Amino acid sequence: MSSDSSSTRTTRLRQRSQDRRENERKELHRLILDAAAELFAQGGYEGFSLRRVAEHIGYSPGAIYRYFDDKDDLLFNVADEGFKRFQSAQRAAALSSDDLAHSMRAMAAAYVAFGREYPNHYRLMFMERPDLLFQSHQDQAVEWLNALSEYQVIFAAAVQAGVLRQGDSAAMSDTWWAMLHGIVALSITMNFLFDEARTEHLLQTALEMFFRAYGSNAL
Amino acid sequence: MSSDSSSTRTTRLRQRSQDRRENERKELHRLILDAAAELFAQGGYEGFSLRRVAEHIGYSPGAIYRYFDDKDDLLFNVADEGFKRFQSAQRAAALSSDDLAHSMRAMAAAYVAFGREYPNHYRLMFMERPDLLFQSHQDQAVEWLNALSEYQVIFAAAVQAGVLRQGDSAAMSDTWWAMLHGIVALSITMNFLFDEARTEHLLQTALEMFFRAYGSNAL
Amino acid sequence: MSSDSSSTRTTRLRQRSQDRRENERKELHRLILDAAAELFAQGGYEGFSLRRVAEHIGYSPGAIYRYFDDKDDLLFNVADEGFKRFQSAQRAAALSSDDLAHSMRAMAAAYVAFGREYPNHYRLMFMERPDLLFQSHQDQAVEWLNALSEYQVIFAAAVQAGVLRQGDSAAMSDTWWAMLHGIVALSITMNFLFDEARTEHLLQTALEMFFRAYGSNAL
Amino acid sequence: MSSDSSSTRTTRLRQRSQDRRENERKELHRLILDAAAELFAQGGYEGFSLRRVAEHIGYSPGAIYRYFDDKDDLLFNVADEGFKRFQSAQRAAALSSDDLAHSMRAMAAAYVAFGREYPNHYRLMFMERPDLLFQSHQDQAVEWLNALSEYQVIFAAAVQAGVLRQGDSAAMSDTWWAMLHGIVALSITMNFLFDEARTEHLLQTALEMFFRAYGSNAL
DNA sequence: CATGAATGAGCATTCATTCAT
DNA sequence: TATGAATGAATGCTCATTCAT
Repeated sequence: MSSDSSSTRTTRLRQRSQDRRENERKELHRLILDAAAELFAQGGYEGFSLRRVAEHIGYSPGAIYRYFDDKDDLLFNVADEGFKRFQSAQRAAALSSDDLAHSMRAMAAAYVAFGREYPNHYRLMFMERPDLLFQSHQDQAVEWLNALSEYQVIFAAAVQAGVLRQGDSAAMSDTWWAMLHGIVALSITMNFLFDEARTEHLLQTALEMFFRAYGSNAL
Repeated sequence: MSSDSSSTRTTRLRQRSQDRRENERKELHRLILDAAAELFAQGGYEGFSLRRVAEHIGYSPGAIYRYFDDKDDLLFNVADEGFKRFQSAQRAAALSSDDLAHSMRAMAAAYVAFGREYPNHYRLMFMERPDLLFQSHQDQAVEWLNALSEYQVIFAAAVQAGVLRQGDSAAMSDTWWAMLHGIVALSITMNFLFDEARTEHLLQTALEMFFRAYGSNAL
Repeated sequence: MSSDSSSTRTTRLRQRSQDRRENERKELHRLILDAAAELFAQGGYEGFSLRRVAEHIGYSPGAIYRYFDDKDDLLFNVADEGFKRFQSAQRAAALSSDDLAHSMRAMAAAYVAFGREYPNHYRLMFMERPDLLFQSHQDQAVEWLNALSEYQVIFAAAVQAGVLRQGDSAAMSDTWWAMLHGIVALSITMNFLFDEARTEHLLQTALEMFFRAYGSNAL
Repeated sequence: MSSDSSSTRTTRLRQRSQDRRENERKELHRLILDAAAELFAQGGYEGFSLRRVAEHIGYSPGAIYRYFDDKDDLLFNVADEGFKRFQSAQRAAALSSDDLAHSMRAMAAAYVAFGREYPNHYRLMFMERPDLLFQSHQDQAVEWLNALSEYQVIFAAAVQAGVLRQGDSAAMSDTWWAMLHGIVALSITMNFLFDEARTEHLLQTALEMFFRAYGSNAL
């Protein structure tokens, strides 16, 4: 019994120790990822360096290599994380209402909100050279494309459901994306012009334009 | 007379020499600017270096410093030149017709055409960190802003002229810009998705949307 | 008795555990040594790193330090093992015949064969910086020298036995070594010139030269 | 006249200035080359680094790149310089006498002398990985091979001239090289065994062996 | 006994910039 | 005016080594 309990104690200890390590590991992973995103946001592609990331979190440059293969891998993971958050926010918005028109407005709002909340991720995902990231992680990057093509499904459904007018739903989808991307991109790079209010107003105007032109009740 | 003529001769010589120098000066200035633009176009922010520019035109790196303060100054001038071309193209399009509706379509076409023709200038001007450029050349940069605000004048005129519906012309102007910027930006960074045809189709759809929603004949 | 048997049991257990450990210890020692030799063989001095050795055998880099002091120690042991194989091959050849002339030819063949079969061991032992290895392991290295001096014994014996002409047997021994070393060294570093056939032909010619000059039946 | 003389003075000054620069340039070139050879001699392939070379001559690492493309280029040039000296020494020895037998002995002496005088160059040329150097400068390296094949011509001539016995002159040439290379290589890497006297004695013995076996007056 | 984490030094290379000439 | 030389800092990356666990 005593040996059993002792063994249990040891086991527990080991378990806890392992847990702590695991936590530490995750924490550093997070730390790096966050620092990378922040640094990228501040300095763009240029001005982003592993050494700066390391310095920022108080570790040696080499430490990063325990968590990421190389510079590209780190950047891809920042982008990928952004993409996952983005996608989940879009999905949530899509499911937020039974009324497709409402859902679409929610998706637009979520799109812009994401861009404003995670400008660095957004920049990396959609504004800097996504092709570079694609090259280093083609397989995972294909998932992005698949996710993006979901839009077209939604638009086709919206047409079918009579929420949008008959027409080239693929083109509508592209327009929708271009419009939202334009809003977010301007609000990020021209933030000295587009503060939150102006951005919000712009979004509303754009949505109004879209539905006025393509809504089913458009004459 | 002889002294006069002699002095004249000397003066002429001096003048000519000065002229030649001035020409050479302008020529090298141009040479550098062109080489810089080309190099930036080829390699983007990365891959752009003063040394490469110098090597490209067959001068020593130091020579560049006779004409530009530093790397940022050179880049700003590249962007600035891009901006001037952009502006002049927009003006030409604006004046291309008496019919304001036609003019606006021409401006949209010119906007996208510029973006596709000079993607790296466009990137430098509107997508990379324009704030950085602004910081180093605030005065000149303000001109850009003034130029951009011309849009609002045009939109106000279009409303006045009955080409566009009554409404918030400033918001329309923003929407217009966001729409066009979105199209160009996607076509640049997502060029593996948006080839020329898809971009063109997107532009037409977007214009159709805009005028359907805001055109004066919209119901 | 019971206590005795119990103690015996414990002792046995302890012994077995120790044995197992000892075995494992030896196994890992072997594993490391083999991996190191292989890695060195593949990549030479460059491309050899403890990390790679560790990775190759599925252990952590730190584990190597249980068995070897440091990188140099490991390399010395690789070389040392090579030397032992080399020496044993030479001995076997020396004893392969009662006829000393035959034995000497067998030794030469074995010498070259070793060099061609383990070029990187040979390189480490005789071509790279043996002085460095000597410095770190002087005592063991002295054994090498002793082993090498056996040659002189053999040559003295050969002279005595009338297989070689009277003369400076020490110099003959040096010449013999230089000749063989030259053949192996060229065949290793100039392998693009000396393929197996050319090397073999070279060896035969060299032996012919040696025995023609120094064989007892030489006139 | 005064202007003429002045212009001359200026010209002279410029010329001298240019000369000085040219000299400085050459001097640094030399400095780097020498330091590289020395460093390579001390530390072998491993332990050779541009930074160490730079530090050794009191310049910044980058300075080297003004004179050599990269690390490989520098090493190749060290080897190439060695090769040229080697070749010229061999040629001089070859032409040192009308008696081919004398010439050959002179060549052997020059071979060993070169190896002992420039052990670092010799090591780089013939003992380290010449294949690596070949890869980076194939064209120039082919010259080496051509030069080396001159040996076979000489041996054929020696047979023809009756200095060497009839026989496989190509094999004799290989043997000759292997013998000399063995002597030099041992004397370099085993210098704690082969001091100058022993090396010299070895050379004489080896030559005696060679000519006893292959000399035309051999019975 | 072996691991995993981390360090600190080192490397080749590139670059913006300065400066004497 | 433009060059050529040189610097010093930076970058991505690899490695031998240490050490708590």
